[in-house]
Amino acid sequence: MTDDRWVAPAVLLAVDLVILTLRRSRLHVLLVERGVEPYRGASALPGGFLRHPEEDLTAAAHRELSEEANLDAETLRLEQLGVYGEPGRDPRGRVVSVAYLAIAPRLPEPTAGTDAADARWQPVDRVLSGELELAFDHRRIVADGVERARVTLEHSAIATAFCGPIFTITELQEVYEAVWGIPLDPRNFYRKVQKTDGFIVPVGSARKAATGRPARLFKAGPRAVLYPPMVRPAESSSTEEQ
Amino acid sequence: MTDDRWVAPAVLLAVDLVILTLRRSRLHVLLVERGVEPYRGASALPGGFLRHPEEDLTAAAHRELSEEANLDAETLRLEQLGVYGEPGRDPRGRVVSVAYLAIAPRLPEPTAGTDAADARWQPVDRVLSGELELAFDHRRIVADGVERARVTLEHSAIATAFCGPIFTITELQEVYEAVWGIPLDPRNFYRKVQKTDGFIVPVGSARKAATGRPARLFKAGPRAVLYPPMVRPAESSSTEEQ
DNA sequence: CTAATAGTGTCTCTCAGACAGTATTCT
DNA sequence: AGAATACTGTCTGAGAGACACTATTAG
Repeated sequence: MTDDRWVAPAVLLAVDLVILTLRRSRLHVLLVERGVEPYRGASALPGGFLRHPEEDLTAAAHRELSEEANLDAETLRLEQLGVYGEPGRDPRGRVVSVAYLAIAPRLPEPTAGTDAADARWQPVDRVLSGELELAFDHRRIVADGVERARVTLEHSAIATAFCGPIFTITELQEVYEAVWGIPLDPRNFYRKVQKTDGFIVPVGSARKAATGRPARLFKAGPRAVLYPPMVRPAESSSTEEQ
Repeated sequence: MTDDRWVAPAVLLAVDLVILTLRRSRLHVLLVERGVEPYRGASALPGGFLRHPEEDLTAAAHRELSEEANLDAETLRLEQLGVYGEPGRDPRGRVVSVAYLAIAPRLPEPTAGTDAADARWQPVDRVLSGELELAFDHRRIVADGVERARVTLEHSAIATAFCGPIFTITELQEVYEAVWGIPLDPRNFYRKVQKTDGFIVPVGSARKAATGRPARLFKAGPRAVLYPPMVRPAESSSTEEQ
């Protein structure tokens, strides 16, 4: 930035949150029902305007998280997803929104917070397919968030954040299958995860299902970045043009 | 976003550009000398405030590109890098800046544009090492831009954008070496690039250096996303904690 | 026993990395 | 010829994917 000879126009700044979790082996996103115009009654991502002129963006994201979804903001790591600032995306005027992505362990049904009329988990499929319509350009933001989560799963140990503090390898596999949307071979997954240094560490053992051999339990290991990465199988993509 | 019961504070929105190119086999970033306070006389990324309240962010980025650096904005693909919005990053008040990344072919020395007192290419090493100090938090933005470029080089055919419209495989290799900051084996690089489907396509032949066998010439292929990706060799990383 | 899930061993194919060797130009 | 750069062939080791096989539980 170099120059402010002239009066620069001010804009309204908002934060939006894409909070993903796993429920019944399907990827879900947290949505609220808008209590005010515009799009009153429609589903939307939790979020809102900056409260004070000096509020930090990340702080605002955490604040909205606890206000709108009653989720313990401290335990969730928020990652900046992008800026959505097209003129006309908000009928109230020029609103530029910074989107954040969070990946959450299995959480209880959120009780509606102070701000939102309602907050609940919805399967991302329903949103991406357009079956469930969202306010503003929030469907696009969800799509970007899911794609980001897919890539992040490859290179970071964030998948363990989808599980509880203790989990089986099969549960971890279900995370990858749900987010990537493809089935994986349990045997190869088992080997791969085990030999990825620092990804998971064993703790004890428990019997799970009514049948079958009990699975060993693990917790997240010390490594945040995975090397080698978990590789997502090639998409059956036709030639992509640039 | 859900609620605007109260007056939301407005902020000033700026765009900053990280424009990378290759000169003499080294990665360079375009910097301008600030003509106004604050940080008058210091080096900074090209960029500036939104001009009208309804200006699109990408449009503003393109505008600044041509105004401040006299670069043909249309030919450069801009990629959103992130938002930098810490309170206090700009002494004039609350300024939130959206950073864009562009990767440019070898370009002529830019003539100073209308806005900037001066614009010139500087090696990124000098910036990242701190030898050359930048205004605001621009050093951080450059660092993020370089890291993004490194990752992007792995998965996309953007490396060809560093070269001219026609190039040799050795020239392409120099791009990877400069951006990644490591040497690569020419023989293996040759094979790898050749068999990555749709990455580059041959055209003719030319003699280059004063000595040696002439190199075949290529142009960018139809593929924008590379599969399999070009893999960057493992860093000699110690254990990273989360 | 069977059914069901957890976990192991092993084969094959591909690919990255190392590097010897060949091709084509210059002086 | 010799030097320099472009390009090819081949070996090796690591890892992904496929899948037969063993282990441990419930009923």
